Amino acid sequence: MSDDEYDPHATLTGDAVFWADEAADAVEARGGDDPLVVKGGISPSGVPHLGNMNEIMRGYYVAEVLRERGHEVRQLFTADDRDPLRGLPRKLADLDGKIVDLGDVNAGALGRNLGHPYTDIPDPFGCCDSYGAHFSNLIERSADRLGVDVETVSNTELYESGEFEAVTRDLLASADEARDVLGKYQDKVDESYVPFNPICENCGKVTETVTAIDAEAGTVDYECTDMDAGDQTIEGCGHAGTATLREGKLPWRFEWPAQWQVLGVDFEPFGKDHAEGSWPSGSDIAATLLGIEPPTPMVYEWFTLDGDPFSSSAGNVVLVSDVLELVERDVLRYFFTKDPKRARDFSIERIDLLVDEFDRFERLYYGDVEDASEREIERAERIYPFVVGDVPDERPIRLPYTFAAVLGMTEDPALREEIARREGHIPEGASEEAVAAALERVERAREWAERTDNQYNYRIERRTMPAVDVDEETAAALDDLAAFIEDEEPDGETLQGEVYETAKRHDIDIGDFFATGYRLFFDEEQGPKLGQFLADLDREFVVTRLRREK
RNA sequence: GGGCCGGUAGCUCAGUUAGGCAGAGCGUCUGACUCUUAAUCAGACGGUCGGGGGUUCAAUUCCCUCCCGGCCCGCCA
Repeated sequence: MSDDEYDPHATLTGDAVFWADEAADAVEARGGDDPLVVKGGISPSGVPHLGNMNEIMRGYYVAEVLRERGHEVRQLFTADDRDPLRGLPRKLADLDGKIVDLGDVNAGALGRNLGHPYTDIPDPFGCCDSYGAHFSNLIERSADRLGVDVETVSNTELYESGEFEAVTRDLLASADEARDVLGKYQDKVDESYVPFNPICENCGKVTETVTAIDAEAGTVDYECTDMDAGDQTIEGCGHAGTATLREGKLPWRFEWPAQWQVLGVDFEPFGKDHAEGSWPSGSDIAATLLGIEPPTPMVYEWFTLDGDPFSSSAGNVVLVSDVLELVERDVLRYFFTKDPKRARDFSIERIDLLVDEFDRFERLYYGDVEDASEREIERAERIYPFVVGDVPDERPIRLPYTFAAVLGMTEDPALREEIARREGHIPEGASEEAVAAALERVERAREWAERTDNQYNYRIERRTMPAVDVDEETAAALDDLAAFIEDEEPDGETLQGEVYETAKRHDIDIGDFFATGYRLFFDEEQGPKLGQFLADLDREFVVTRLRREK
């Protein structure tokens, strides 16, 4: 069922070059008071992957546009940390973002905590107050690394501090009405449905069976029964008890609108999974039951990771911290400025394409792209300042990403810089800081080459000579080449030519000769343009290696 | 089964608001650079804009219909 009044797809109209402008228009049209509240929410159930960051980044750009328009804006992020652990994730991550297998932590301890709120489960890494706190912490760190300042709100704290108490009491007092409203969206809601899940005082699990409500006293009676969790059942302990409204949680469909009310939310982006389920019921509950205007909604499509769905539980994840080892922060921020309505693949394998796209986007902003269309210039001029925050007066030096990967084949920083300069990627008058900043990309591209083990993953074999079989003629050719280098001290171009000449002179197949060269220096069949590269290395090493001495 | 969103070049994506010659980058191919070897430069190839129908002088764009993919219509977020 779709409610036209609150159609979450209608926020983005496609009129503007930047979708965040359209979302901001809708927020202003809704007419909330400053400070405007922009919210997202993530369950700290496990590794916070890049897709989860939509909850923060989509809201961030809208918040920034609203700030640009003179509004005071708070950006919140609710850690839905009173939710019960429903299954064991296959992968976890420590606070530095290092992924570990479930087996590397105390899996048994976790298993015994199925059904318990995240904030009641001990941190398997022992570094935070709870499982929930651990992963909330990781989410905050991810936001921080992206340069986004968000206030974290813990759901558990909202319950324990009593901030949720009034709305919970209201909902329980009008439980019949609540049932009716939700029943319009969920067939399974029957007469026994109660919009509150107490935590069992005996076993600590979130339970579903409420036997009596005393709204005035602010208590419910419950029985700890079994709970379905996907394909498995979490067993209840059978305990019958009484809980206060601070000792439990609202079901998600009510909890979400309750957050809007308690926190005064004006804008909230959410994944497409919510668009047809939680949102219609939530906006109805907010308007009908709570008597509040729901926030301006915005639906975003999901990302995939190298073609497959992100999955915390299955371990198909990449964290912000991982990505930032491969690309600059602003490249990743750029990724989140793309149209939320379109599903996107985030490809680690081809992250060079994203970087190229960003570099071009940046050049467009600085007016350095010939034959650019007006549309793309307009987009870059509008969006680029939001991506980088503070726009530098001069365009940063960017080494083409794959070129940076080639530079990563040598570890010598001076040599990297020299090659980059010779190839014209570093302008004459560039400051030392600007050059150093540009060369940082080499480390990232190197990391990419190694991680994906792609065509740039070559490294000069300096220490030990790779085993190479050379026939007599090839040996003579290599010796000639060594002598040529010793005598002539050629530049790269000359040396490249001489490689060809030498091969011809000795009647060796040129392809084979190059392959021998790559084998000697890289222990690979292929590599970068050999002459250029060897000319840049220290001569003594090259000559010695060509003579197969070590 | 019903609903929502999406489908544009091999890949990643602009463009559709308001109908007016189908776009970029990357890849591929060819060529240049004394040189078949991944960094540079030039050029080319590349499309039924998911299919079909309709409206129109004109449709990727508007309408209808069908196909494909994801999601929702249980729980949970």
